[in-house]
Amino acid sequence: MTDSKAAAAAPHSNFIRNLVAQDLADNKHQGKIHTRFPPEPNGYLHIGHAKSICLNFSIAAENNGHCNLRFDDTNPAKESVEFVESIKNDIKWLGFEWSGEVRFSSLYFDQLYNFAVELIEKDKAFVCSLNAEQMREYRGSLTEPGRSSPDRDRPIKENLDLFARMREGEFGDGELSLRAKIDMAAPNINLRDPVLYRIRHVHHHQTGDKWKIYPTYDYTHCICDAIENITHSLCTLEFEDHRPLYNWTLNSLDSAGLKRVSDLADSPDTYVLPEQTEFAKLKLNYTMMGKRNLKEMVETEVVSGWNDPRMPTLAGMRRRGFTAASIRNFCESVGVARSDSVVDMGMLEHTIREDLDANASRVMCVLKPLKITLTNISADEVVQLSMANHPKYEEKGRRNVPFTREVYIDRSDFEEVPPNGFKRLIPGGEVRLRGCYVIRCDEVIKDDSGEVTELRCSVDKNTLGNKPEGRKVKGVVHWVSASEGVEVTVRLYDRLFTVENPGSKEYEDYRSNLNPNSLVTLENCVIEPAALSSADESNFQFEREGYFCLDDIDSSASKKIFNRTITLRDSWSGK
RNA sequence: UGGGGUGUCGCCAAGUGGUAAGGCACAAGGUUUUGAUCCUUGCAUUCGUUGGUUCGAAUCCAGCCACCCCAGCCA
Repeated sequence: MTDSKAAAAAPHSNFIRNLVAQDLADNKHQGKIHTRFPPEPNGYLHIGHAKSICLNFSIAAENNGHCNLRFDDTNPAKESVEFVESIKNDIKWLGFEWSGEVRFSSLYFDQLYNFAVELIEKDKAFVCSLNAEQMREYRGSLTEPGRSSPDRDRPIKENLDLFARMREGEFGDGELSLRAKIDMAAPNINLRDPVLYRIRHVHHHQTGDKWKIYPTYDYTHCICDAIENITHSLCTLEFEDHRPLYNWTLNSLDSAGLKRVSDLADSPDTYVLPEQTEFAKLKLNYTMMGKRNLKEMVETEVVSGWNDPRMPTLAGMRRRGFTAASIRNFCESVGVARSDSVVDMGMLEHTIREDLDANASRVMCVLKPLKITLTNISADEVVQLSMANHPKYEEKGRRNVPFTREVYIDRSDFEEVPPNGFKRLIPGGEVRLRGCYVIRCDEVIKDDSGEVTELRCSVDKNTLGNKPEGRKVKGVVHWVSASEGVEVTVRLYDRLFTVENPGSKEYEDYRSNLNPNSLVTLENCVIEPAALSSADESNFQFEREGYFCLDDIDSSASKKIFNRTITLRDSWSGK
């Protein structure tokens, strides 16, 4: 899929893989496996969707099957082409290719309508005049059975007539609905004569103004699955209670009729109905994943947009520097099961570090510059030092790093009064400039307020590529030439929330859990010139700091902006 | 208190009657011109709980407990 050096996570055993293997062994679908990813285009895709995408596409790919992309667009009021486009883009970016053309539930509105007529003719559906509030009353409660609609016994002929007129737009929104005739006393509330069609005089992003009535999810999804010959309809746990309705709908229809409008229309194969299987959706701590939450954060400008690098959206994560491979690996490593679980953010962080450690070129960038003057280097000297782009992979090549009399190191790499175990520069002490010489700090220069403004150091000229004689220098520090380095802006991103479950009802407002330091912008960072010339690379490791990527949305020709994807693991600062 | 689910290490998760995989996290060592990477080692006599069946149970049975989902003309 990519030439990523990080090994792709090996497929793990899970109950869906087992189920599919069993179905294959039983020859249930003549050896065919066909899945689908069915997003509603009412928001951007997030890491939770990625789990479902990876599952559906992988299951298909592993079994020489197919996976469709089908937009479940039955509620036009909430949907838009912007979302359709972003979703297609994100799936492609993740590295998956859907089977054939993009599908839409709305593509099948005519068939869906005809099947509804069939249900009416079979006395399995009726037109109901109860309004929303009345319907709620009639539905009963969790512990009490519901009551039948007064219209439940409306003659078939009249239902047919009314339904046709609903389609023509004769009635206003909510005036009438088409309902399945199942069982108002069913303990499963989804079976208490659920609504199949509602009247909505709204413009649809795919069908325009053709329809005044729109089918509901439960009625639509199963039939679309059947039409597309989906064998395994995978969805999340909350749809478990809907499975009986899924099956009721398909079993209520004439299967020959279903086959006639399906992709198997001309095939002699036995027609097999799709089956729904549920799995637990992905939850991640320190984040909020609900579409409503994400939308609200965008609208109230808690973040800069759907693609804010702190968002768990694929667009946000991509901008943050996450690679598609790392997200795929993450989804594989969290597994697929039926128990509600919350995955630790640390796992996600591990998978991106794993990928970037193997694949990102190393570069030096000083975040908080402290000037060093190397007193025994002449002022006009510029030495190009050749440094490996990766400590382990020679094939990643080398680059030139200019070395001059004045360089910057990070302020945190010098301490006048070092804590125990400090391995960096101290007055009179030595440290190795990474890929360069060992230097000694001879003099500390401060301003009037006592702040250190410059260090005057001397280099040991025998230490370029050599260990110093007669002593050990433990510390290695990154640096950038003051005259050759380029000023850039660096955005330090951190978790958006400070608590594991920011959306928990134990907090009255999730905003109180926002991490005030989730974005820290550093304006005067200095990066080595080579980092800006490798145009084809977007992910870097800034040595000793972390992984960063160029923000190509906000960067300008004169000022480049880098986003921190994730820090390096740090076993020192915690001590 | 109706219906549907789930409970295996701090977090994911395999396991489907033969005596507890793996990953993350954590801890301790080693290597290292990134306090990174890498390597080594450690980390559940026990599978929500109580009983039962069995030569043998995380796996089968029964009860109990905890948690999640469902009363949109959302998906």
